Amino acid sequence: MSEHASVKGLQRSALSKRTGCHLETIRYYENIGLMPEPPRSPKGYRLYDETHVRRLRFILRSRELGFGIDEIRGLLDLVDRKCQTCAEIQERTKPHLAEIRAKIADLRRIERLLAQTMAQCSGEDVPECPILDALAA
Amino acid sequence: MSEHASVKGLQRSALSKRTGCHLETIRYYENIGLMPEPPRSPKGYRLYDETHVRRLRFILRSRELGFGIDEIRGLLDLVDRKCQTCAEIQERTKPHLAEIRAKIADLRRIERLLAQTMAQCSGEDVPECPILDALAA
DNA sequence: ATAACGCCTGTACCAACTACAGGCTCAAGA
DNA sequence: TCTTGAGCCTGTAGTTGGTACAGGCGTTAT
Repeated sequence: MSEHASVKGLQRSALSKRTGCHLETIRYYENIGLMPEPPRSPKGYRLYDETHVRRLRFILRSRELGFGIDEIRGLLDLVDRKCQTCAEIQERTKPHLAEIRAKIADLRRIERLLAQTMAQCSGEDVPECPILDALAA
Repeated sequence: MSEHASVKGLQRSALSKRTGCHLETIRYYENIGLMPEPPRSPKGYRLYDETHVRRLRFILRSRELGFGIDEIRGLLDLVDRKCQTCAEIQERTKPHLAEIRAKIADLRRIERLLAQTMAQCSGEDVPECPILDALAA
């Protein structure tokens, strides 16, 4: 039994597997202060526990929902201070939702334009393409 | 009349104003080879003409429609070689449109999730927020 | 014993720009 | 004429959100 294994805790690859987060990303989140520096084994290996798993899941889920790193930092701040209220959280989520809706609207506009242009394109071996014409216009 | 002004052509800021493209972005497009190196005045000032205006507009429009730099490079290649066909262009546009549709679907999923969660949120000064619960889950 | 991992660190790289520092050139006013 | 301010030049660093690698230990299995 090695000195190292006797110290209980998840190593980086274990945390990675538990959360589906890329190995290097975990270190990155530590560097930028989203994840706390975990305790280390005598030889310097990171040792995580369930609190780290929960926090990382929170971060990953927030990222998936499109929150930026700084927005997540803000949410975690509220969680850490334990004095957050529904109202505060909602205040941070509302503009974010608006942003997402704006992005959707933008992409739909682009989609329409592109689909329309493609519909005019014969798809044949002729050298005049309405897609290029639309881009040049 | 200065030696410089006697050489006709648009300078960088003029091209920027004509196209709405950020000054530095023009230089960037030259560096990465999307825009050709323009002729220079005796003192080294860039001098653009209408062909540059058209090419830059093409690039900007393509970017707006969500094409990546490399995709645009490909489109411009076709244009430059002058042997493009409708079929070729369509071939490049189709996967791009699919990508945009995938992004829209993704964002809509996120929007639904976020909107649903927010609907459950009382917005009051209570310390339990369903948004945070959803993020932590 | 030694190979083959896993973990450590720092650093470089990706897209697609944007911003800045430090140095010329140019047009116009006092 | 001198000067002031704008505009242009170059190269380089910073942005966001990571990913990948190099070089060096530690651990584990054969």
